[in-house]
Amino acid sequence: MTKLDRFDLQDFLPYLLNQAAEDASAGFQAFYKERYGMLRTEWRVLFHLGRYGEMTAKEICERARLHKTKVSRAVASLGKRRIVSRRTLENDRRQEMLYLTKQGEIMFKELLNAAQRYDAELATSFSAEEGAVLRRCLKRLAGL
Amino acid sequence: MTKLDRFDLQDFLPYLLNQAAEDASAGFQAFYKERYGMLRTEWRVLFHLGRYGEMTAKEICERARLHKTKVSRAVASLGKRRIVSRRTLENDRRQEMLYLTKQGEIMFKELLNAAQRYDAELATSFSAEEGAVLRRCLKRLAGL
DNA sequence: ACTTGTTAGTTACATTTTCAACTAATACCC
DNA sequence: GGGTATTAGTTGAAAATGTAACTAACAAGT
Repeated sequence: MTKLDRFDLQDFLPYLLNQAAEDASAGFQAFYKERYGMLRTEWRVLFHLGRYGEMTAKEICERARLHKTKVSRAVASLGKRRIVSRRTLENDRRQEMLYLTKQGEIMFKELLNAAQRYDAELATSFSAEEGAVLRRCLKRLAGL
Repeated sequence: MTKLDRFDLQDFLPYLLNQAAEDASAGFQAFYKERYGMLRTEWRVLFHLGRYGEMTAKEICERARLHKTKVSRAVASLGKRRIVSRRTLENDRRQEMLYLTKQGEIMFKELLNAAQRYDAELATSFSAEEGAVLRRCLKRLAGL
């Protein structure tokens, strides 16, 4: 069975992608976890509100491709810590507009800077052309 | 703050990698989950034993970069289902050599074929050159 | 107005993951 | 040989995730 010889686990794209994602995320994840006691979903919610402005939980779900229960719990946790606030929409009282508090804004800016530094550091692993191809392929795979 | 405008979440490599990894894994994951009731760690253990031959849990941990508790539980589950068997080493009775049963071999071969087909399908998303760059970059990021 | 259906978001429960403590076997070293 | 430290692997409790059922508000058709 010659096929078998050719197929290494490191050539299997899902595996390779997961390993790379884990490795690439690990450093930054450790940073916001130990420094801000923040979870990954929480960081994503924070980033969305900080970067794109106030929006509802539903919008975050769609943009970040997160399940609504994950977002719900992240928002609850961020709310408890006064990082995120909410206000019920008057025209549709099912929806709540979410936004960052002052404290949330500060935290966001710090984390944004850290993220940019981290990303720049990662980018040193490959040339500009490689980086461009990489991002292009990843976006295609992620359906972005 | 012009920096802020430049930094989109989809340009943040850890985020992009995670999205791509999730998307790329989803289809295959669904397959082995619903068809074989298999978890991701279990599939990895199965693959390692099937592709690289018998080895100890420790070796699987190192090669697959999995925590020992995850491997321990995956092996326990695969053992219960007679997919994996084990034999204590005589020269060091702490270690156990793990290997696939007949049934495990069959399952591995089926899954291997499915994985190869799946990988080939994913590869149609980009050109040969792109694919080569992608894999090269991912390996570097994953420290492989 | 009233039934039926849909949507935003929460909650409860089962599964999975993580972390720390544990057991059993070996190694080191005096 | 006997104490201490490591190592392979397991187990238990806590945290996180996934899934499904739920509540509350709105929409649409009659």
